[in-house]
Amino acid sequence: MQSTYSPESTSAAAATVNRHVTHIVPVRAEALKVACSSCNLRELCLPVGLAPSDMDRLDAVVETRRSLKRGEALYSAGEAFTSLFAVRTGYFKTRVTAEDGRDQVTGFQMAGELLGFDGIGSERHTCDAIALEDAQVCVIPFTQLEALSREFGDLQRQLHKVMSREIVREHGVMLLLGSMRAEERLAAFLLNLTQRLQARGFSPTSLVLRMTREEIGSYLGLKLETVSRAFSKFQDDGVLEVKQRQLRVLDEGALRLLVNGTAC
Amino acid sequence: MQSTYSPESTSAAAATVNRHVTHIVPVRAEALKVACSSCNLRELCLPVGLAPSDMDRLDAVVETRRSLKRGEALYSAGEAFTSLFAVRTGYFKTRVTAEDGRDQVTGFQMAGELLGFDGIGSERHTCDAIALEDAQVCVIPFTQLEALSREFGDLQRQLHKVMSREIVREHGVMLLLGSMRAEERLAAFLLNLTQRLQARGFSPTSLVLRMTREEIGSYLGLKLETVSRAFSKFQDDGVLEVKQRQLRVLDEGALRLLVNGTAC
DNA sequence: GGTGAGCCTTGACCAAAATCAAACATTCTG
DNA sequence: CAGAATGTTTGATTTTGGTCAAGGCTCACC
Repeated sequence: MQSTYSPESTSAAAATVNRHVTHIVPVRAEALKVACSSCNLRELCLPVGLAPSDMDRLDAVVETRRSLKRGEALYSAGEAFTSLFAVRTGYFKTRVTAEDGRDQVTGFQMAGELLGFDGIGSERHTCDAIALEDAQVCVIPFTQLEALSREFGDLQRQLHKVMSREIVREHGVMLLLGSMRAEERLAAFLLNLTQRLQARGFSPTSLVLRMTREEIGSYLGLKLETVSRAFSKFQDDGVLEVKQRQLRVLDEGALRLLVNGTAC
Repeated sequence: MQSTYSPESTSAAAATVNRHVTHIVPVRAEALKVACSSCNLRELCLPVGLAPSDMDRLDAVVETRRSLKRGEALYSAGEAFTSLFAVRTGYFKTRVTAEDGRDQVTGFQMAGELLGFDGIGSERHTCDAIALEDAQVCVIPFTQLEALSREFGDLQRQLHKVMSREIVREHGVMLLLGSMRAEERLAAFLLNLTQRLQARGFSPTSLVLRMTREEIGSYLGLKLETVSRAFSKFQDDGVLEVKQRQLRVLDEGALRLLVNGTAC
């Protein structure tokens, strides 16, 4: 089950313990033993392509973890920026808020993905990162990461690649928001989600959504009712089986056709 | 006049010569003398905050310029990524294209702004950058820039800041596309444009658009007719004076109110 | 100075999604 | 375990912006 995914162990028991701990222990930086070199997210996270010696030095920089409960903010707009974060377990959403209060979900992050790049430019965070379920992140002090990446070209390049991919991802969201219709947006969202889950070893056809219809709607530039209707439509058409947040993809081809279909 | 803006001189004559040259000389890398340290865009561009010694080394890396004619591509999706580009004169648009051909303008770039970050992640460009008018860019070979930024922490930090700000800018576009109505989007676009022009020493109330209604529409997720109607509405309401691409902002407050208004 | 291509505006009509509303399901919490 | 709070579905209606169409303006190029 994806909710019990754990970087050091895929056993459900270990993850369950983690979740219980986060319910009892108040949120704080935890000086637990963490090692990028032994983390099974290393092929998805910052250490991609690093030589073993670089990896050990990175381990020394990434020395703390932080646990969060569902709904808690990892950081909020306006806070001083000090660190990037790598998701170990749980899911996050990032959200920007305009002065008049309207907000926009800018992304959903899962294990191995990095958070916090928004804060580098102004040395303050410009969006909120909220845990969608109990979660744990690695804390990566940015000044130290920069120092290390001045020593190791591989790490420097990997950091630049991750930031570049974030820019490219956002281009994709702009395309989605600017030129797709409701069902196409939802199809694109679902395909992206299943693809990322698959990269983490989960079934690409059976998934549990971690976010509400409203959050999906905010991300896709739609109202929650429209998202709900699109889900119902997909179910009626035999493309999806929808039981609340439990989804089963019955016809991936149909989703793909909607997104890069020949039509229009 | 903004169309004659030149980094080394604000005289219209010098810029006019440049424009003529680009009409005659076929597009190619030009080994002209360029110096970040003497460029009057240095406060807007990559050299922000650099010590003089760093600046000299950056000068050595940024040794070529490239001239483009209106409509020409600086780079296209699929091309190998080798360099970033800094706009010296002229305007660009960047554009992503989906497999099914629909496309989305992801940004408009003016003097001092950097282009090409989309290519770092996959070592190939993922979007097209097109000159909206005759233009000139500085070529910044990325491997050399990385090497230099391993030596100079200030340059490294500046590069990270520029990339971070690009991410934050895109968050803003996502907010716009996801939650604003047509007139609000256009108002936000115009305010952003006037603000950037003002930062370059131009009047914030009188401007010439470099892009068509269709390009504005693509950027804002609207059809060109909707953009045209919104311009007409602004003119009727006394907010804007519109003569084709020549605009005069009569009531900036009204634009501001639309974007972060108390309404909704 | 005439001509044509590209760009822009406007109107009429239509489709998609938002809004409003009501009922239902699920999950937390005391 | 009851009740509240939160989240979801569905229907009716309205609004917004898209689509289609026609005509006008501007500027580059003969």
